[in-house]
Amino acid sequence: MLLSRLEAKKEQKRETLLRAGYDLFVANGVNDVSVSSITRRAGIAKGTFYLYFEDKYDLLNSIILHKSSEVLSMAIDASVKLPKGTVSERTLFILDYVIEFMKDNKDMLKLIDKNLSWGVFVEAIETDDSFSNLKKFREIIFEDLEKIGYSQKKAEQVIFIIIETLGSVCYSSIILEQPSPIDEMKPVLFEIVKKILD
Amino acid sequence: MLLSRLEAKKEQKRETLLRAGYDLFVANGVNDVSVSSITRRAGIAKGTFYLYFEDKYDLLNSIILHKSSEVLSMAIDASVKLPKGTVSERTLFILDYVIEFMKDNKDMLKLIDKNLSWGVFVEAIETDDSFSNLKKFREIIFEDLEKIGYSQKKAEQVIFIIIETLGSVCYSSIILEQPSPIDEMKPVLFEIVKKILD
Amino acid sequence: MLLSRLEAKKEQKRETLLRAGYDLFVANGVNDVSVSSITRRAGIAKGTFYLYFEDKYDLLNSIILHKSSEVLSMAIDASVKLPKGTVSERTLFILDYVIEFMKDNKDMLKLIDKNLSWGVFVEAIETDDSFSNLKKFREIIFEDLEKIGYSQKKAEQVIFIIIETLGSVCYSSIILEQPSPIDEMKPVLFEIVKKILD
Amino acid sequence: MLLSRLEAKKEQKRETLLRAGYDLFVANGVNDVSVSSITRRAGIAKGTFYLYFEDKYDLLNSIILHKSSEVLSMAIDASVKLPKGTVSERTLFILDYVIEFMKDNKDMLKLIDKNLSWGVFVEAIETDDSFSNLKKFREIIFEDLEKIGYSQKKAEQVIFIIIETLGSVCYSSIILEQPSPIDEMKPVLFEIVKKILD
DNA sequence: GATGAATGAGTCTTCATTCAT
DNA sequence: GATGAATGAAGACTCATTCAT
Repeated sequence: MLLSRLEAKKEQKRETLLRAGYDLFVANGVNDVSVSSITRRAGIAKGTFYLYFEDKYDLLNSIILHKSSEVLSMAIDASVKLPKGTVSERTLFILDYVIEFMKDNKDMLKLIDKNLSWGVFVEAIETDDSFSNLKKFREIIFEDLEKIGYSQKKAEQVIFIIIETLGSVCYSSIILEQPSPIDEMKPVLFEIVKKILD
Repeated sequence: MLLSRLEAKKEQKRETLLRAGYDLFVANGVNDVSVSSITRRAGIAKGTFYLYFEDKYDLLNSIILHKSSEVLSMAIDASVKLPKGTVSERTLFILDYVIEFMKDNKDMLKLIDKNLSWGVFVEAIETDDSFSNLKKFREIIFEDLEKIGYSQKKAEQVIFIIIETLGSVCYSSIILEQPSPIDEMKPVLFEIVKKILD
Repeated sequence: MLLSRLEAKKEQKRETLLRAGYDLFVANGVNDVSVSSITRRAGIAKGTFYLYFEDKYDLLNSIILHKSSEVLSMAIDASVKLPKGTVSERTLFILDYVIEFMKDNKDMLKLIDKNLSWGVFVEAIETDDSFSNLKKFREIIFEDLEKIGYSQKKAEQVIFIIIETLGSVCYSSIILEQPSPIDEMKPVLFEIVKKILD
Repeated sequence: MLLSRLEAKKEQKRETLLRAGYDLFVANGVNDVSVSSITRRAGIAKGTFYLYFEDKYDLLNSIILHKSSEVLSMAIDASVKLPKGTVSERTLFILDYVIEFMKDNKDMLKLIDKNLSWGVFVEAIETDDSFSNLKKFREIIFEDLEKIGYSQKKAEQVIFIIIETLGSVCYSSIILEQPSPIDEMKPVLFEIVKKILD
């Protein structure tokens, strides 16, 4: 669909705000960022902010949605390029990808907090066309899980739990180093996931 | 340890603030609660607040620590009264207890959010004498896990992951009903935990 | 005078704005209505507003002028259909008409506040052709008052005072129920007016 | 009742705000005065304003109440010093006093607008002890009116109407010079009031 | 230790108005 | 003439924190 020049400009302004918001939230923490500071950084008038977002938290949610589905999406993309393997292998690959990414992006992880979630991903698939290619992945993994006897519903529930667990473990062990640093937690987590999926 | 009358009075004032804070946080959300409103509700002068807590978030942390370890502690207490069973059985009993409790206390769950964590519990054990009786539980479950071949460290890591997962699932499915209502998620979660522990 | 199609369209847009403004002023109070909300309701672009009115208060004045002279005009129209009577009778009829109307239109009364005024009416006669038929009434009542010895100027002054008093009493007793509800005030007001005119 | 030093200071601060608000409202009009400007003028911190008044309009109401009952009160005080006369004479004296005062204080009149009202006066009597001496006047005038056959209730209603009319006429003729300047309106108004009361 | 009045920085939010399309 | 995105000045209001009592 073609956007008129005006619509393109609006979309671009929205992006600018998302980017400015992300930078500031990551640098200073959500509570210490004001709408003023965001628009100042974005080089946009304060009032304009409210044409695009309801308030700071509306922007924050958009950012979290965007960033966390982006990470998952990268991981999935990478996994698709792999030679065929078992569900378990593919899943572990994705977890590993996300963990390694988060180790390098602690600030983003702090922002996403424990909001990394399969639910977010599903929502992204449904609302944002740019993730449309990933619908396919979801279908593939469902097929695989069905082969080992999961109904589609149950497949979604199990995947959901695994991703939530991934998020929790990343946050605790990477940010808080609790109960152990991530490199010690990874094998434990992997072993658990293998047990779940095999 | 006996407290002097003065110390008792101070402790009581602290409790009043914790209770007032909890009620307000639960009712209005953390961001919409001010120190003023807390002291107003507690019937205490505004300045007095700062004699007991650094700021709103200091109070909030105390509350979350207190409430979430309370829930876990109740669950564990109840499990101890059971006839002996496998680790897996005992663990599932605890998860079930927490889930049922949270179903009846959604407001508290919203506040604890995803901060239900084994880490919190460990911290509570170490700082608060009133949980001293629960140290024992920790030791018991470690013993049990060691019998099935876990080192103490790994035992702690696995328990940690299970409790984090419990917290995440409770929050998503009870509050957001995602990906399914809690009663549909419970069997799936239980099956997973059984696989992990058996 | 015939309007070109363009002029008719403009007049219609003006009417739309007047109506939207009236609805909103009445519903939310003048201070809580913005030009934005008015144009939104009118289904007209924000910038367009300024092609028709200087600002919110310009619109408000037009509305008050319009509405309050409309009420007076209806009352006078009705009085003209009466069989001939004394000035006093005719005047009381008009007051009664206005009072009964205001009882049924409290919201409008709140907006007009105490701006019901003979002066507004005179202004309307002079600026708005649609009230031209009412010029006649003014002349009739002047004639009547001249018969009982009032100069034209004094006639206008007395009528002015009576209408102002009517407005004040309506507002106080209908909206505030002060000092008494309107149905108790009406006979007192009528007695006073009779004394003035007889 | 003695006020503690603190309470005296608070009362004094309230007065300062009333005075600053009055000056600014009178000079710039209500809509063009901000809470900021009021506190700046009062030499008081912005937040302090909100310890004394809910908002700008709360302050405005206090001011109107205060000023308009002050004027009436001065007029009544002056009338009490007169040699005895008829109700009618005494009332005309009061009207005259108020009119002359308003001629010299157009700015205050603009602020009071049409809110000069017997109702305000009654409220002032009931809430503010400093007007307690004026209760007496109310009783005297009631007695006088009862002598000429008015029930107390009706007396209050008639007085109410007269004062409202006084306010309306003052505003229209002094501020707007409508329908005639005040000096031409005064005799007409007086004649009307005489008719009402005799 | 307790109080609560005072502070004033800082935030959100609205809104009239402009102007390029 | 009509539009509505953008502006940014301006205002309302909050609130953590202090400090004299």
